[in-house]
Amino acid sequence: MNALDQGLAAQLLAQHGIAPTPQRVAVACVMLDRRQHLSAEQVLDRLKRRRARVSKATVYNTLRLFAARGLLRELTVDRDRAFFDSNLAPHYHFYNVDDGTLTDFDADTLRISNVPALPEGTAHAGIDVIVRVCRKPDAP
Amino acid sequence: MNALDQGLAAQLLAQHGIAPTPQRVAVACVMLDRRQHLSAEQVLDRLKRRRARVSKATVYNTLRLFAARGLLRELTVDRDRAFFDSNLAPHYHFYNVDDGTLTDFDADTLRISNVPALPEGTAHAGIDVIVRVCRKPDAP
DNA sequence: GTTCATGCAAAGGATTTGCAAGTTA
DNA sequence: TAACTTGCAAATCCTTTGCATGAAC
Repeated sequence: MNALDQGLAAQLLAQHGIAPTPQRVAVACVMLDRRQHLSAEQVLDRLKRRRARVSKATVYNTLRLFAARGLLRELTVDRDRAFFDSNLAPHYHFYNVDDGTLTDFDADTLRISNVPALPEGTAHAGIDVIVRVCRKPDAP
Repeated sequence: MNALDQGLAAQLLAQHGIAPTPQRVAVACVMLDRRQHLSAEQVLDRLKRRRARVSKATVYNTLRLFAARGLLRELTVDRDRAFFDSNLAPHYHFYNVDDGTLTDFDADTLRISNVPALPEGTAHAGIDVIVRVCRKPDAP
């Protein structure tokens, strides 16, 4: 019932230079199972539901580690909490400001051209496109 | 020495349906003086420097009020703090992740096309484009 | 036996809130 | 007087940190 079993998860971590401790494998099983956007607290909840005992500090450490090693992307769409995105393909986001839902769309659906010259002395580090949406007035 | 004097600020607030209390006028003078990106704390600092006594709570209330009435835009580029942007023209941002600097570029410099269909039951509420940059490796 | 990882509780920091006092019409 | 504003301090919430225990090589 889990697309990513513990063996594969451990293998994936090892491939990215991450020692596959039980806690990290558990986080990987929850988070890298499929493309999704989860906050740290959601990850913590799901770990508890599976009876995997991982502390809050370790969840945060692990998510940051995964993001640093390119297993996850950290999203800044809402100042209330960080979201971690397991979709590694180039893509952008719809963000529903009413319910906090994130939805992906492929980078090559959108066409971006004419990005102006970067500020002096800086190098490109990525583009985020966030299309903010809200509940349609006539659709409750 | 101030592009926006108190009289004009009061007038601007009134035009937007905001009662021009002394505190709000002071925040307006700091924030709406010219196009800039300031955090709440930066606004507080500048108020103190001008000897305008406005409490932290009122600064936050006022910035949110201004944003709600369309006098400012609130930017979500960094989870550590909110930035308030007095540039009301359509534009996007460079965000220097190393030093936190925000730089505008006009919306019509960038060309965005083919925005995919919005998620079911949602209406468009705005597009944010954040081009993240970092210090150039060879330029300290 | 180092070095790395974990977990608990406490700290940290931006933002919000409760509420009493002050202002305005 | 009724409605709105302000400001202080305390509360809140997400995230990080200190540090001692435990695991791994």
